[in-house]
Amino acid sequence: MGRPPRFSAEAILDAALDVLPDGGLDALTIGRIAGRLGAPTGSIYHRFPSKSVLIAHLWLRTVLRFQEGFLDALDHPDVDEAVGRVVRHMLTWSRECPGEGRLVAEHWNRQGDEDWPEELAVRMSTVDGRVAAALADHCERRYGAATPDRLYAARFALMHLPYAAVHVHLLEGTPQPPVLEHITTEASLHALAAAG
Amino acid sequence: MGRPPRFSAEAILDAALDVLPDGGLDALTIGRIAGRLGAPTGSIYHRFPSKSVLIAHLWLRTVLRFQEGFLDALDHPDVDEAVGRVVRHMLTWSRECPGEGRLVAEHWNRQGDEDWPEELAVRMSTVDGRVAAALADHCERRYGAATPDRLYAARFALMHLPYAAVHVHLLEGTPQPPVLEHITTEASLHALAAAG
DNA sequence: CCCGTTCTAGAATAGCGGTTCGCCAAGGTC
DNA sequence: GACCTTGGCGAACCGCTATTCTAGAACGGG
Repeated sequence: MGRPPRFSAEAILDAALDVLPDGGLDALTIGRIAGRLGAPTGSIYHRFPSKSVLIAHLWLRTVLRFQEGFLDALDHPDVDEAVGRVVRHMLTWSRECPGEGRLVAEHWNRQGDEDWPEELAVRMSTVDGRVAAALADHCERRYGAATPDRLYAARFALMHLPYAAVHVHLLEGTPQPPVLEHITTEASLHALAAAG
Repeated sequence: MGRPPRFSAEAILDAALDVLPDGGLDALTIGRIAGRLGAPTGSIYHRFPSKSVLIAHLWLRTVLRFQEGFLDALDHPDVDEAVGRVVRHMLTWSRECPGEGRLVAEHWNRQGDEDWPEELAVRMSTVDGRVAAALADHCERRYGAATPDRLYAARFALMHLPYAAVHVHLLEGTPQPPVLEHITTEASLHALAAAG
């Protein structure tokens, strides 16, 4: 019942992603999102109560999608091979999803800056759970047991470090050189070794 | 001749740095800078023609200051020891200068986004020169000769990677754990080794 | 075919923040 | 002391963008 929607929430998020690569978060305005979609600004507010909630949803969707491939890569039985796969996933992801990459680069994770509707807040607070579990599991398999230092090293080696490898290319729009994968993998492996 | 200034350019930049840690670049407004200084907004414009030029100056000062310690650390005769020192410099710098760190984290390097007054544009375009030379020199000493891949690796291992180590702490305001230095140093060393 | 509901549509509103302007103050010089 | 120069001061201006509001359109059900 009711008039059929012309602009779904997903379509709006997609339009936001399209806008993101040129100009970044500063240039991401409701007007531009609507423009990209051929919609009036008012329609955006039928789906999202505010811009910050819109961005939060976009961030959530982005992170969850990224985590699919990440968790999959990390799941490989050989722990060292898993590292290589995680690195490769990060590199290809940032190549194929510049909009998402740009979002993560600039927005990072601003949980708690605002007060979101209940449902969103819950999803936000649970988003890191799967990854934390996977990292703990990786520590178990690699070291035999997880300690705070090892967990920290795992997070650094498997997330922050590979992310650093693509960060500059995301922000500057330059292509990744072929060596990048090898350099990054080696660095990550030895970051993990350093916490042994 | 003329009325003596109450607010020097340096003082304005310092005030901007004070504002930066809480709220980041989005919260860095002319009004807030002036407020922190106890000055009216108009006075800011006696020193800087626009906000973007102000930020450019602040960025420039920040980078040049950082480079002092960086170049000094990199200058050590033992190439591996130099890496350790570079990493340590990055870690202590970000601990002691959260405002500067936050600026770099959020502003990165947006050269070319705007058109600056001649003098600023020149300084901007030459800022990377010393570092590029130092990295090339490091490659010479480490590998015997510099190649594009090795230069890329050096920049990654000595700048992007150590920066990644502090990035999350800068944005989230969390303290660096003691392991961080060791992990980062090992990762950097092996990133360099991977380009051998 | 009337009604409630879900949406589109886009003009109007509100407020923030950069920038400008006019005026006055405080030194120096003649 | 008149005057020139450099600055402080803060109100006013202006554009931009999030957000709201009012009207009306498209659909399903009774």
